[in-house]
Amino acid sequence: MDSLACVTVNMPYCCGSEGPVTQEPPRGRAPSIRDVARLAGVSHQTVSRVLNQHPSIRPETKQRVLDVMSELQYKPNRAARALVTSRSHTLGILSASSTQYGPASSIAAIEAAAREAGYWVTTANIESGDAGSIADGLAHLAAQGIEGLVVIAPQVRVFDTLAQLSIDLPYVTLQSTGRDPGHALSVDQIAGARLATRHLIELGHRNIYHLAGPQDWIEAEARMRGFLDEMSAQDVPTTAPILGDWTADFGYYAGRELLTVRDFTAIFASNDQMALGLMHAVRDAGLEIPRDVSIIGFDDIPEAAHFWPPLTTVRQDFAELGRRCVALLLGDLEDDSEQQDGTIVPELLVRGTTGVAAF
Amino acid sequence: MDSLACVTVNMPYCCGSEGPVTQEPPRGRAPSIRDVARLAGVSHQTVSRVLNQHPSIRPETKQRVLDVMSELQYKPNRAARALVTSRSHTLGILSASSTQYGPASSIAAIEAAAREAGYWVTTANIESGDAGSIADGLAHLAAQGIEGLVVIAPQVRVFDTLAQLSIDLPYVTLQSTGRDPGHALSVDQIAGARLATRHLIELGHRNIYHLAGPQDWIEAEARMRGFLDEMSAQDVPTTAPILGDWTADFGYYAGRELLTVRDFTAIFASNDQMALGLMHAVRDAGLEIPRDVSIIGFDDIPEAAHFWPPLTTVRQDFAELGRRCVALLLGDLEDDSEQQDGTIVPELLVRGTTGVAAF
DNA sequence: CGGTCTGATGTGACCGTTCACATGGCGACA
DNA sequence: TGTCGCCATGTGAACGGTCACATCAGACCG
Repeated sequence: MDSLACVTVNMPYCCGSEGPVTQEPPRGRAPSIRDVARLAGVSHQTVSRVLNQHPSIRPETKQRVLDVMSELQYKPNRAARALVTSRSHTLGILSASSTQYGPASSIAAIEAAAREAGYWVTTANIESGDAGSIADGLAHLAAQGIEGLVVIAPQVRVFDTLAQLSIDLPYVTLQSTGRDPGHALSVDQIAGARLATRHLIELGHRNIYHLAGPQDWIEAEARMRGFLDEMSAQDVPTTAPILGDWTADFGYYAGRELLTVRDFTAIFASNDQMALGLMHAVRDAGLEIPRDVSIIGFDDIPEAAHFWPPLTTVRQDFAELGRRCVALLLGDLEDDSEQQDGTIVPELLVRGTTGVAAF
Repeated sequence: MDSLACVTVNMPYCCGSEGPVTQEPPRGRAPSIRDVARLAGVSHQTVSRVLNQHPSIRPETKQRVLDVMSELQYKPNRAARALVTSRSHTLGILSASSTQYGPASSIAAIEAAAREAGYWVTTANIESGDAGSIADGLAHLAAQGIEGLVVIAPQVRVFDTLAQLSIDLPYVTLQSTGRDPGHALSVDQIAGARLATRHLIELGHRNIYHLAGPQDWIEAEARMRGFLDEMSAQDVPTTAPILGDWTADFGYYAGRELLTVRDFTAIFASNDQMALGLMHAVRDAGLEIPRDVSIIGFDDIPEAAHFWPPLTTVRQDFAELGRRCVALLLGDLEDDSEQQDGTIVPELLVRGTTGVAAF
């Protein structure tokens, strides 16, 4: 197991005819459907039929073909198939913040679901949400010939850019706002946010801030709406949410800012990272969590349970989300069936960062 | 900006000829090189030459072709090109733990670098490191026709599986052990681990544990080696490292286990997540960090600075790593130039979890 | 027992590129 | 002034699949 850091055992071009090789395999290229056909004594079309599980093939013929295939290590050529069918069987993901737990989990789940369904996935990560880099990413994906697009990014802008580039694509986002009932998939972000907010209110908090995500992310907007809805449903006066950028760093600086006034007893952060930053700021100010300030996050990243104190948060099932997302897209693409919908219900996890209001 | 959760503005097949459309665009399919050629009054081959920046084309001809292209919104068909050149311009990433910060960052960086170079990237995420799922992922990537493979996973097993499936591919891993000087790219993981270890020793610690990663990950092995090297270089007696799985949960349980005996004053964890779990366990035991126990991590995930106390760790530049990785692979693929090598030096970040040995 | 249907297979074209080679024009050089 | 070579361009054949259609047995039916 030494030094296998870079192995480069190239195959094509080289080859050469050494040893008592039978003449069958053509020189440089991989075996094709016709090579298989020749060896199996059938026509190339019959081989194709085997490949596509055509019903009318005699079992023995089929077997013979299959045997030759495995003997030759035949692998169908994706490009050739894509060329004639004009289907790439590839989905694209446009993702921002893909290093964060949420997006990363979704990507993994999407990839898994797509693979299951026989699709490939290519990603384009954009660092900033600016129009230029969105356009770049989108153009890259479009050039690849994707059949559908999943967006994990500031969706409003992506949508605009899509239109601007006049790219027409089946398009799905991970989140919905809850409207658009027929079509949209939904972790009910709003419900999750209401859960979090209600929890704080039930603990007696009245002065609650919301540290939101960037507003062109649909989930950020939905969580904010959930917060506002619950606050007004419970007749608690609200202050304007603070718009963050999902990072712990931002949470930290926002927290410092907020603490100069300290007119609150609880904060609901729109994701766990920002919550962590807030916790840091609170401690820096010499305050104790949850005695002086309660904090609640959103997502339940795997680290959240190990924060100090362990973070109260709302669990979201990213994996399920990714799966449904692909199902939706594929249902659209192949329209073989109605996708069952139904909402993924997020779950409140009460841990150590929320407590009864100081007063 | 309502309900854009799922927009499905399909294009092909439909079309239809309404309005005063000129007859040029063929019905269902996208414009091809020949459509462009016809409109520009040249042969298809000339269009192809424009596409491939062939030198011998009269500027005016070229311009004419380009004009027609943009007028028709011509996009080259990747499948057709791939078919004839037998180059997919696609790289594959086989990744485990892709929801964690390190792998996720590397993937993003690889994608960016590949895109820069005109390559696409497809990923296959494996959940468990078992042979079956590795084989699945690999087969999937192979069927896609990737030209090169990047592995962010238990590399030993991947390598075996690769051989077993008799897949021959240019192959690069993110880490090297430092041997194999000509070819390998290296964050010097060993140096980083030595840095961390030395830091603890200099603080007076003598009883130091190492919580390592899974040993079939090269980086885990390298960090462990660095730890052992430094310990023996400084004549500090060592205990056998504990083999973990990269997760905070594991760190927590390992910590609890360790603390039943408590024959140490410091722990070097092979990544930040495990360090976080350890911190949790230490606090659970009623001990204080760093007064009673010093902890150091590895990676510098963005949250590390906001842990309590902020985590001392070793920063690793995943992005640079990803870039170099692609450069290496592409250098191999296109062999246009010698890649400059040189080592990425990791950096020690002393924050709040390490202190002078209790004694 | 002829006709029709269906099952199993073959034939040839076609998808949109690039490649190898051919062609014609024009300047340079002997 | 013939010819050599290069430049700009064109022609036709791949590439490896799938699709539409043709073919040829038998089975079934009246």
